[in-house]
Parts: sequence; C-alpha cells; structure tokens
Amino acid sequence: MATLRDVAREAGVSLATASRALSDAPHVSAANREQVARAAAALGYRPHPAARALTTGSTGTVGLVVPDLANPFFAAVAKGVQSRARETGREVLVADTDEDVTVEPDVITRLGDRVDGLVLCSPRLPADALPPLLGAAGGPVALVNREAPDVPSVSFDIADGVRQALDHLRALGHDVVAYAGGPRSSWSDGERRAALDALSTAARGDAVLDLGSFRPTHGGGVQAADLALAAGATAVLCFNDLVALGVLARLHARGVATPDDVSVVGFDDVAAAALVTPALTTVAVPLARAGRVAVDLLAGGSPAPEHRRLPVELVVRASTAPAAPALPDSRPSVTDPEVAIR
Amino acid sequence: MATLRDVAREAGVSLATASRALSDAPHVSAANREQVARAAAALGYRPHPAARALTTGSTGTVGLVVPDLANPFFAAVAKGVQSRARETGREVLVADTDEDVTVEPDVITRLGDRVDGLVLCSPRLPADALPPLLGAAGGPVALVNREAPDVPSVSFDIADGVRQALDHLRALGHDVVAYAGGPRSSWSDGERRAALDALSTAARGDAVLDLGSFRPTHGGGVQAADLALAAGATAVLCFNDLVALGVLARLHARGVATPDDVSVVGFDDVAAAALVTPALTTVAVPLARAGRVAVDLLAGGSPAPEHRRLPVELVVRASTAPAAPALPDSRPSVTDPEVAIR
DNA sequence: GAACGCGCTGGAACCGGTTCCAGGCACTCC
DNA sequence: GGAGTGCCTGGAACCGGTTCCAGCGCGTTC
Repeated sequence: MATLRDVAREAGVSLATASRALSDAPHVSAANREQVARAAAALGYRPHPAARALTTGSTGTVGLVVPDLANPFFAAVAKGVQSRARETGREVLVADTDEDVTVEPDVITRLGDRVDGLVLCSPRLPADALPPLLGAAGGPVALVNREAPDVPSVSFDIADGVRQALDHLRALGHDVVAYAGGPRSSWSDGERRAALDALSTAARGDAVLDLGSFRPTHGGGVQAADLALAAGATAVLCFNDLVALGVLARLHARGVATPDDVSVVGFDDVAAAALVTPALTTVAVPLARAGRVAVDLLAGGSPAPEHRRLPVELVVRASTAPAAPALPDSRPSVTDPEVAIR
Repeated sequence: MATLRDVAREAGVSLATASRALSDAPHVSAANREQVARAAAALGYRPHPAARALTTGSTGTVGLVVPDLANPFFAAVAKGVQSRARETGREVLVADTDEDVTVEPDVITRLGDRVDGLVLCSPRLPADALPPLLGAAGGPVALVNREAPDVPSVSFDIADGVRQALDHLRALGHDVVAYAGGPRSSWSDGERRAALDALSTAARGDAVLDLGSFRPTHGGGVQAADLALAAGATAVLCFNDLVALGVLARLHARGVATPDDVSVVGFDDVAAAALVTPALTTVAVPLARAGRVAVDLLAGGSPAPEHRRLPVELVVRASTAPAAPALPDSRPSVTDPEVAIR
C-alpha cells in the first residue's frame, strides 16, 4: 500500500507539500499540485483512514443505533442515514440492540469512540434513561423519532397525523374511535395519546376509546383487534402499521369485514401497508428523510440544539369506509367497565 | 479524554508497561498490572481506536454491503452480521447500494480501507463483475448467498429447497409446477433453475413451467400471477417470498382462491410470510445464521477458501393444498406457444 | 564469589498522516 | 540598492497507541 511518503518521493516534494496538495490546502504551487496529483494517481495512493483520524480527531464515520434492523420502520430510517452519510462522504457504523434497552449504554459507548456523531433511534428508551447515554456517546448526538431538551432531534408532527386520521374517520361517520396504543415508555405513543386527548375533549360528543398498550408488532395488533371487537368499535387507530396489520389479519380471521364492518388506520406507512389486502389507510411518515436530516443535524454543531419536526400525511387507501348505521347497543358506553373513555 | 500516557503516569509506570498491562501481555508484574488497571479505571481510560488501528493494522470493524437494507432478506442477514460481530468485539460498517450495482466498486473501495474484512451480499451482481471487486476490497471478503471460486462464501442448499418444495407440491397432486423466476444475473436464480431442470428431467411426466424472469419484488409477483393464470397453472413456485406475496395478492384481486384453485410456494421465509393470509408455504432459509457465519469466515484466514452451504427447510403453511381434479384443457400443453416447458 | 540466565522495565522507534514554524526566494516599493 | 512583503517550501513535532531492544536486578549454579 502506497503511503503519502511514497507519493511525496515520487513527486519530488516534501511530505508536507504532498499533504497540502492532496487536501487542496493553500500555499502549494500549481506545478507541485499537479505533480503530486499525478504521483498519487500513478501509485494508486489512498489515504489511511486511521492515520488521518488520529491527527484530525475526526473519523469520517457516523454511528446509528436502532432497536431492530429487521423492523421496516428502522430499516427505512437506516436507509436514509446511509444515503445521506454517503453523499457527504461519511460511512455509517450501525448497531442493532435487538430491542434490549439494557445493552444501549454499552453499545453507545463502543460506537461513540469511533464516530464523529451518533444517530440514536431508541423509541422504547424511557426519558430518564436518556441523559446518561448522551454522556456515554462522548460526541454529538441526534435523536430520531423522539424529543428531549438540549439534544438535537428529528421527529414527526404526530399531533397533526392523529388529527388527520381522526378527521378522516369522523368524516366517515365514526364518532367513537378506538386507539390501539404502543408501549408506555415510548415517546411517540405519548405524543399520540396527548393529541388524542386534546382532540377528544375539544370535540362535541366525539370520543376516543383507549384499548390499552400493546407490543408494537403484528402480535400486538392481534390482541388489540380482540379488544376492539369486544368493545364494539367500528374504527381502530393503531400505534403503527405493524399493529394495524395484526388488527387486519385478526379481523379477517374472525370473519369481520374490513373496511365494511370495521375501519382500520395505521401509522408510519411502511412498505407493506400498500401491499396488504385491503391496502392500509395510514399516516405516512417520512422515515428516510428523518434519517437524512439526522445526519445533517450531527454536522451542524448546535449551540442551540435544533428540533426538526417533519410533516406527515394521511394516505387513504382501502381499509377505511363509512360507518355502518350503528345499532344503539353495539356502541360502547361510558359506563362500560372494560374500557376507559377519554 | 484520558490517554495511555495519563494512565501510565497515574500508575507510576512507563508507557510500555501500561500498554502491556492493559493488553494482558506477558512481562508485567502482578503488582504493576493491578496498579495500571486501577489507574485506568480511575481515569475512565478508553483506548483510542484510531491510534490502535494505526499501529496494529487492524480496525476491529467488519464491513457489510447489501443492495437494500429495507428488503427483509438483507435486513435479516444484516442482523446476523451485526450480532456476531458484536459478540466477537467488532463493529459493523454498513453500506446500502440501493440496488445499483454500478456503485459497488466505489462502495467496496471506500469500505475496504476501513475494515478488517468485508461481507458482500450482492445477489444481482453478474459473476464476471465479481473478481475486480474482490481486489478493490483490499482484504478478506466473504460472500453471502452466492458462490465463487477462491472466495469464502455462505450459501444455502437451494437445490434441496427446490426439491422439498417440488416434492410437497407433487405429493399434493400438482404434476405441473410453474416457476416465477428471479433476475437472470442472480446466482441464486441460476441455482433454482438448475435444480428445477435436474428434477424435471428426472421425473416421469412431471414438468416445470418457466414463467420467465421477474423483478424480485411484490410487483414482480403481480406480473407472474397473471402469466401463471394465463398458462392455467395450479401451483406456482416463486423466486422469493416477496414475489410470492405479490402472486398471492394478485390472485386474490382476480378472484382466484388460494390455495383451493392455485397453490403458492415462496422462498426465504421472510417474517411477513407467516403473517399474510393465507400464510405462505415457503422454503425457510437461515438468513441471520448466514450473516453470523460470514463474519466467522472473515476471521478464519482461509488458505483454502471455505464454502459453507446451510441447510434449508420447507415450512408448510396455508398457501398450498391438493390440486383440484384437473380439467383436461385447463392444463398447459407442451405445444402452448406462450410458455416453455422444461 | 563470579558468571549466567531470566523476568521485568522503560526509552525510543514506529504506524501514516496533519500542521506549526522557520527559512528561502522573488518581487515590489521607497 | 536595501528593506519589506508575501507565497512556497520542507523539517519537525504531534496524534495515541504498540513493540523492539537494551538494561537492570535478582536468583541460581558451579
């Protein structure tokens, strides 16, 4: 492997000049610049990343921590991080915590030492567990899909997404909407619930039915569907698309027609949402773009940490339809002991 | 940030001794070893990866190149690579080529400089494009899901998977099976076709109907379904699960019952395969394990490159059923101009 | 008691770049 | 013609580790 020393010798200049020439620094004559470029090309010179990192203190690498690479949500974010990093000449070091928040400190520490900045996508991490991790990172951190004081972040306008979904369902005549929630420790579930609270108290007679918390997976959706059916819900808004897919599957299995009997709305607009039958109405969230923005936030050294909130958009597909004229007793009542009306 | 020099001073020993103590090298007294460990802990010392890489020549990092992180197939491989790398104290640098084989040389070169070894998962790359890339990597390379001379690889026993699928379908009475193939440049499509050839010539009267090559996606499956229907096929074996999911969706949309009218078999056993309706019968392929094995192959410096072929297993779910008693003219004939009988 | 060997130790070289700093040269301006 | 200015240039220090090698102290053996 050719080193800079070889290039300098070949070009007949000193090490310092060769370095300056290759890094487009000033104080190099055009002739020497040319000579060095020629020599580097001839020798197939490629700078040694570790050597460069040692002196400059910058590795040209960003880290990405996600709970599960196989989850399409995080995969989409990872793609965004990846592509933006590549565009800006950086590589990405990725860590999958396998949904185990207890390994995060270790993962973050290990990654933090080798990167210029860390994109952290840990929706399930409790808010109070976050600050110590930021210290462990030992460098700039950008959060995806959650917000915290003093840390730059990219999140989504969840409240608006919830509003769009609710407006859509209410316009279809569903004045009671069931919510199949996500994990309690999840920041974004909190946002959804806050938005639902605000929107149901503001409305006249419209209500939101809290089905509870479910694992943010297909299996969680299966459970939620049974509860929704027991409560007689005609419309279910789900924490995310995976849950919605589970709801769809369970309704189908129990012989309940979607969207004729029950409408279902998801969140995220994961690739599969458009492919299932019936195609899922869902709140599209710019996952890849969030990944890209996160990378940019790392670069922009932030005196005042920037919080970017990306717009979302409801995409109406085939899983929602007008409510059937309701039978009075098939509607949940406020006194129903099994579910809480918000 | 504390450096080794600080640790040495704190422990009252030389730089050399401190280094030896921390790396468990011999020629350090027990007392000093203890002193150094104590000092390192007190100072929160963490070795500087770039400095270490510069002298040792090893980065403690493996690279992974995949066409698309959002594709569940590659996501599963990535998870395997990730977890095995972590277990063995290495980090993983990941690159997504966005299904563009023309960027692979660049990606591999850039990654190759910063890693100890590269896991390459590029199913769509033509065989003759491979050798130059291996040179560009500038280090050990392990291939996943394809084989090539002189390069260690992990692949799957595709022939056996095809056999299991065919046996299953034939046992159900489908003596003509349509194959919805993948991209021609794909190594694994070649394997499937070779296996199908072998198995159909060997059989008596059984045949395999080549529907052609499709993009290895849901959309490809939609196209394949139309051709399968046109050919009057009662059983379709698909290049992979994404295609199979597309076939399922299209059959459903066209009012064809699965599995009653047409049986469908996938390949890979991606997570979604178990979740769709009807649940997909498919050849399960140990994706994550392949990723893990690939990482191990990188470590074992290979004088004779090792080719590991992992076993696969048909999982029978709900998308396959006995063939309906055939109407003579609904069966494709050898003279049907639209399709080739193998 | 002297020669020998062995284990521990620290000084120094080295990995491959970047960058500070002093020096040199040509050119301009008084 | 001499001083001053500015651009290039290369020697050398430095980043933070690892490792070679010479030296030293101690215990052993004849």
